[in-house]
Amino acid sequence: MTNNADTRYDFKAIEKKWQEKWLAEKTFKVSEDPYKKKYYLLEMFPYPSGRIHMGHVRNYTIGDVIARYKRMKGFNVLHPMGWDAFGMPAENAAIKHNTHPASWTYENMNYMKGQLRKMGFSYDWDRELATCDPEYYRWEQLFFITLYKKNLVYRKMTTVNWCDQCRTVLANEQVIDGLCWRCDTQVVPKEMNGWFFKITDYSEELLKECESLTGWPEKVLTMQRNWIGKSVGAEIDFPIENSSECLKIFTTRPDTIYGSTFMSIAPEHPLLPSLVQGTERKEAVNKFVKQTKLEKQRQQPEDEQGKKGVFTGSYCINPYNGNRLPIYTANFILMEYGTGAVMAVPAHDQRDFEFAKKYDIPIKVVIQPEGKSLDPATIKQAYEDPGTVVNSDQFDNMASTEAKIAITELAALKGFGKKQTTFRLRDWGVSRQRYWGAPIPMINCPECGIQPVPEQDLPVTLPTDIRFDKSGKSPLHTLESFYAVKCPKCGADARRETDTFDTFVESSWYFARFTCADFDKPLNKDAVDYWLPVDQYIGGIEHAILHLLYARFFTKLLRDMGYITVGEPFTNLLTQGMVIKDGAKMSKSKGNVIDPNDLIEQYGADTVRLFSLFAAPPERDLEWNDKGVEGSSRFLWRVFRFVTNNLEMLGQDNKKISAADLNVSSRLLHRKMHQTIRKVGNDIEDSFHFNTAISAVMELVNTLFSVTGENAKEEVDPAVIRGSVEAVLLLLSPMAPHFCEQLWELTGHLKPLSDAEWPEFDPEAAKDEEITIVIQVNGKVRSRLQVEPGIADDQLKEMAVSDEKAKKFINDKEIRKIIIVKNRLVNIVV
RNA sequence: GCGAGAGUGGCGAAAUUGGUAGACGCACUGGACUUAGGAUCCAGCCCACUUACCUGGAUGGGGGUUCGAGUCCCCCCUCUCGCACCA
Repeated sequence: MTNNADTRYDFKAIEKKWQEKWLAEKTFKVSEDPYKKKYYLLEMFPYPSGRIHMGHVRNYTIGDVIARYKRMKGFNVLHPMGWDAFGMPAENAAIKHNTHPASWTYENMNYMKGQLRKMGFSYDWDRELATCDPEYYRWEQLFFITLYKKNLVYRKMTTVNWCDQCRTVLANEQVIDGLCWRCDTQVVPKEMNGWFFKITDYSEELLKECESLTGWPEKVLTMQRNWIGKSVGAEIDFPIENSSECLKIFTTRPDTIYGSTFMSIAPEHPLLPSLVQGTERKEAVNKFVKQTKLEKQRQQPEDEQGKKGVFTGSYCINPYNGNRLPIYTANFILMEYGTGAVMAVPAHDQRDFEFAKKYDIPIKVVIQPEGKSLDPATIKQAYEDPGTVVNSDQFDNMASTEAKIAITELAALKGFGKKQTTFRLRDWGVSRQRYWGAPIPMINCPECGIQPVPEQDLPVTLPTDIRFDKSGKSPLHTLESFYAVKCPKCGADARRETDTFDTFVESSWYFARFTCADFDKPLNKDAVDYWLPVDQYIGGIEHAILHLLYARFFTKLLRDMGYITVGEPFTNLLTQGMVIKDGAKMSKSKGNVIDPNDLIEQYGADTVRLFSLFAAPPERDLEWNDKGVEGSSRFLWRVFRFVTNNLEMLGQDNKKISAADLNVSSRLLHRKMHQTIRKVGNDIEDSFHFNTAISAVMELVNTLFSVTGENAKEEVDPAVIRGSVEAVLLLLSPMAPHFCEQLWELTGHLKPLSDAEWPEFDPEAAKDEEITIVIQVNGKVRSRLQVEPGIADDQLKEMAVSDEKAKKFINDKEIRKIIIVKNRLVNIVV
């Protein structure tokens, strides 16, 4: 093999050349075109942490292939990129390196943008946005105020996870085994005022519309459904003995209400102090409450904790049968769910069963399973399934499913209860005591209370003249020029809200903002209606709940504020797997990190793209393999050499190919080409399985080499070779765009590949001339036949039974049956 | 514990959805060309008995349905992810 300059695949020069051309010509810039079918492709935008990692490379490569493929298929493709630019790491870096979060963030964005360009991703960079830009977050502030006026945003005091070292609230995800994820400080609960989005107003819709998200992975939908957690049941009032108060309980099992033998309430239940007031139980209960609180803080594994409780000394009355039920407070009752009070039915709830056994509380069976009779004295566990109602007055002998309804109806009729639906979903707390975020546009006036910032005063810009002290406390809290304002209503001295938004607020609507070029309004209706919803969204599974749920919620808010028309943001969702190395997720601490820069330097972006697509289907984890990359590199080199060594032939004009006039080798290659076009198209279209698409192209290349190589049987028609090379370049172009553009140009094409159409296959030309039919005897493969497709069954049967190898296995046994599967096999049953 | 997904060569993975198990690639082995090769080309490559053919055996394990099972059904094992006292 020669080593002259023509055959050298100089990926550095090639990639630079095309990237500059795409940038200069704005090749991937788009605008609304009513005459073209739109396709909005979006990958989850990155946090500008410093440099891109292999996860980004994989995510964005997958997206770019789809974007480029859809363009070739004639779609008007929107493929934007931006920066999820607010967040804590910027603040930490600023403190550590004595810089400003803004300069740290913008430097990172700038560097990472260069990296993305080096990968050759086909973004419309004119639409780039950074969420830390006031031109972005000002609209979010406007939404917030609008929603405040619509009563979808409110402020309340709650318990939050607080890290004293970092001086901030932590999200639940940032608390690992009760410790802060960054500094391992014990996280403490703290009562704080915070702002909330009323996502619970949309619980029902968010749940119901999971049904319509047929383009989402079932796994993600299941997680969202569980997170929303709808339970249908009843709310029943149990009057408290010697009191005018009632204990309100929520249950999904009203059919078991006659079986309740005690009552359990959460240690934080507001009625608890009055229940123990004046009883001798007061001290014991207080002690228990205090202890439980401590244990909860430590977030001990539950099995170590066990189910515990104490009697309060008070009783309540079951409104159905007048039974007197002792009220306990127990550590497993959650104040946040339902009403914080639970009627305990030990016979039919495992937790209540364990509790009753432990504290020697009676057990009463009210549901009998089919054909059995449970004895409360001997049962070893609660019976939680449906059955027949017993010991329940007029409801006896009802099916438990019917009794549920009947018992609830009675409560409604008598006025001590009603049907009730409960959700697990909590309202979304968005206040963060941090600096590097979008300011919450609110003012607290000592006279008038909470006042939204007037719209004409927006944006509330995050001040940049700040200094961090060692404590890590947000400088906004002490920055007088920021917080000291006049009340917009009365003009009195007032205090500006110094908390900032959770960064998930920014990422909840960026996909809508990408559709709009204007900067003077939040969203341009025409543009947004043209582009939304996102046709294909791609990102990691780790956002299955948080980001994806918030984005769905925000879409509904934007719709209800009249900015957009659609109710769901993402029609199709692809959750790509992780990139792992040596069996573990890449991480600095494990020392198994691969830097994309090194790979691009060594192999070029096209090889990196190709391998990350080839090694595994997108939804699965990808095991990074240094040797495997070389295989992908080798493949590109081989194609490059073939093309550059045969430029003369490949540069000639196409003549019309007529399959009938071709010799055997030419026909073979021609057929393989059409089969490959069909397969690659199907693999991309059906499932984004680029790994099998690439292997199909490799097969075509192998065929090309074998029919044109030194041992080739006959001359292959140059037009067929040229056609095959064109097909290889077209099919590979979404995956290895620079490489293909270069060879496309070298082979005499005047228009670039970025303007080319996806090739069509000819079904006639793709048809096999000869197929292999397997002959089985009793289901075992015994022989193979080469026949024409569509051969008659009778003829095939004849050939099969007279086949020498098959005969050996038939012997003189009786043939009982012959099964023929068209174009596939013959099975002789003897 | 509950829910979801997965288990196929030395490795990453394919398998027209019930019809030739292991495409494609990596690694490995031999050969060619070479001053050299970690470049390139050719050949081999699931396991067992084999010079070879033939023939058995193989898709986590066990059963079943079927002419035929990696694929469908039942039981069990292992791994990954998610939720974790949700009344």
